[in-house]
Amino acid sequence: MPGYLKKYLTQKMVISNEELENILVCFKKLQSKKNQILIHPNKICKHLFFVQKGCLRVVCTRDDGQEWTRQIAIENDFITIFPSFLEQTISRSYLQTVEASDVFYISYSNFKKLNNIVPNWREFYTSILEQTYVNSIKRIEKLIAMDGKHLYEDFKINHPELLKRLPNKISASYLGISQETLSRLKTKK
Amino acid sequence: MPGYLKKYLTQKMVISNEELENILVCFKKLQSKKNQILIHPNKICKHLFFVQKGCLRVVCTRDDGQEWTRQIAIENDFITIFPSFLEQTISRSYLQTVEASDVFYISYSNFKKLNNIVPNWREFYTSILEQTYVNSIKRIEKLIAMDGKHLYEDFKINHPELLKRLPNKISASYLGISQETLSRLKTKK
DNA sequence: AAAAAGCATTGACAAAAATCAAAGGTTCTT
DNA sequence: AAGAACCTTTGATTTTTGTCAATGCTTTTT
Repeated sequence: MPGYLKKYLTQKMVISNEELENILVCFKKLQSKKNQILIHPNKICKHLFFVQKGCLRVVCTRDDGQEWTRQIAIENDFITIFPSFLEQTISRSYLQTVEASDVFYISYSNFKKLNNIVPNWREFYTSILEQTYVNSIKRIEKLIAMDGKHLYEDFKINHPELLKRLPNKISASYLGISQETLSRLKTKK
Repeated sequence: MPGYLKKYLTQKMVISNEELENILVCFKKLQSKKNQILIHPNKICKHLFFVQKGCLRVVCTRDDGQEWTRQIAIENDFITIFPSFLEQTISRSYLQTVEASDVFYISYSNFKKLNNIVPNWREFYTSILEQTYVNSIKRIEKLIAMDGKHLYEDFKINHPELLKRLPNKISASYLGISQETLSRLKTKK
C-alpha cells in the first residue's frame, strides 16, 4: 500500500526485503482534507510524516498573530516539526495540509526503534539530515542577502512548480514578504 | 595539546581512550591572525575546523560584492563551509577569522575514516548535525518573521556575548541588515 | 608617534516593503 | 445555485530600511 514510500526507501538505501517490511509496518496511512492541522500548536510533536500525495506545510506564528511558512513538503518529502519531534518538546508551530493529502506517518518511539532494527537506518537518516541541513543553509543565505524581488526571482527559478501550486499567500509567507508585495512583484516585471 | 577538543569529545560521546587518541591524531593545530582566510572562495572545502580560542565566520558574497555572515563560531564550536565540505563541491563562500584564533582542523578524508575507526562516531556526528539543523531552523523562523528591530532584540537576548564581541558590521551582516540600521537600532531604544 | 586604514555614527534622501482599505474574482459550503 | 468565506489585486499611505556621504573615533601599520 505505501507505494511511494517503499519505492523511495529502496532507492535511497541498501536494504533487504525483510528490513524494508520492518520499516513499512511502522508507518500508518492517513488521508486528510485541505487545511487540516495534523500536528497542533503548543503540543509535543509525536510523528514524522511522509507525503504520498498532496502538500503540507509547517506554520510558525508571530506574537501579533501573523503566520509564516517555515517548511513545505510535497510528494516524496518527509516533514515534521523537527525541533519538537527531535527533543520531544512543546512547539508553537503546527503542521497543516495545504491540499487534500495522502500521508504515511510514524511515531517517535517507532522511529527511534528503527536504529536498532535496521542496520542501515542511521546512515539513511543521517544522509537525509545532511541534505535538509544543506537546504536550510541555502535558505538562510538567501534570506540574509536578498530583498523581496530577488527572493521571488530565485523561488520562481528553483521552485516553479511550487509557485504555480501554492496560493500566493503561502508563497509570500514562505519568502518572508507580504502577499501584497508578492502580488506586485509578480506583475511588475 | 588539543585540550578543549579532547574535553569536548569526552563530554559529548562514549569513547575509550584509544578511540579518543585515534580521533585526536587526525586533527592538526593552526594558529591564525585576525582576518585571515582559512578556506578560500571558489574552492572545494577540504577541512572541518574546531575553535579552541578565537572567532571564525562563514562569509557569503552577493553578486554586487556585498558580504554576509552565514555562520559564526567561537570556542568549542565546529565550523566549515558545510555544503562544500559535505559534497566536496566548489563554493563561493569562504571561512575567515574574526579574531586571532587557535583552531584544530581535520581533512575530509580523515573525517570520513572516523566512521570506520570509531564505532560511536556516526552517532556523535548525527547528534551534532541534529543540533545545528535545529539552530538553522530557528534562524530561518526569525529571518522570515522578524524585522530588523526584532532581529536585533532577539540577538541581544540570545547572544549578548557575541554582540559585545563582534564588530557592529559583522553582527549586522549576520542579521541581514545594514550596519547603519543596526547602529540606529542600538541607540534608538 | 604619525599616518593610514578601518569602523561607528549621523544626516539626508531614495527605495523597498508593510499596512490599510476596497473591489473583483475564486472557491467552498449549504 | 446562492451565499459566505477566502484569495488576489490595486491604490494610497506610512514605516522601515538601504544607500550615499561626511565626520569623528579606534585600531593597525610603519
